[in-house]
Amino acid sequence: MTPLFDRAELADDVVEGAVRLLGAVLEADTPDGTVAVRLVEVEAYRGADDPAAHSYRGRTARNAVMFGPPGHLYVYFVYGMHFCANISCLPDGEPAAVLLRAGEVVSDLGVARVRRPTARRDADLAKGPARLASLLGLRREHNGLDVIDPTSPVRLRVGTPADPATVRSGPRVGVTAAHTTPWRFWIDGNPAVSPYRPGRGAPVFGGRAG
DNA sequence: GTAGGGATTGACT
DNA sequence: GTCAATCCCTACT
Repeated sequence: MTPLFDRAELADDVVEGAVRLLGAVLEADTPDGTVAVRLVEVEAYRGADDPAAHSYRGRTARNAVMFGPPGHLYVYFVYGMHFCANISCLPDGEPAAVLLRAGEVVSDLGVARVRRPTARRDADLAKGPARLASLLGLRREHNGLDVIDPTSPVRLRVGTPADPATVRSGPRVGVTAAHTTPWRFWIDGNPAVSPYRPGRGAPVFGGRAG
């Protein structure tokens, strides 16, 4: 069990924060038991200068967490059926967040398999942002939770930070705007990294991940 | 009030 | 490779 993640590591820069989150462990208490995943793929989204960010058009009820203090969960609902989870970055008042795109299950594998019975391989359990959120049971009611708090039902731990030599970057997945900004980061070769898919209208670029 | 589309996934050809 | 599922948010009338 590693210590809680240092909130200051998320406060100075969202791109740096995204890279620092690679290898960190997100641990959630679910109705089936506690599940922990080590983050292997993330994407950075920032403020008003990033057309792909939800915060681009200003603060709304949905994206308010992005404008708050670092280290809080921003959970949103997409495509009428899926949830995606972010961790807020930058100080209170500066909008930014890191989308948690994929992770590898650290514990408990049995619980994880119960929660995602359709996953064919263990590497698929949290391979993709909606799968990760589903595995950890992250839903609307978790929006705004402080994950740097030992009493929180969802906690962020130091885990096993990624070796910087194995970190790769490329364009973000599925975004319609700013598809050339290389703010997706992943651990090279990790089997839980999700496949790259260009966003609508985006040119094919970067090839496959991993 | 209402239309258009989305930081996706799983099933199917 | 293609496509449907399905609801909330945002923008615009």
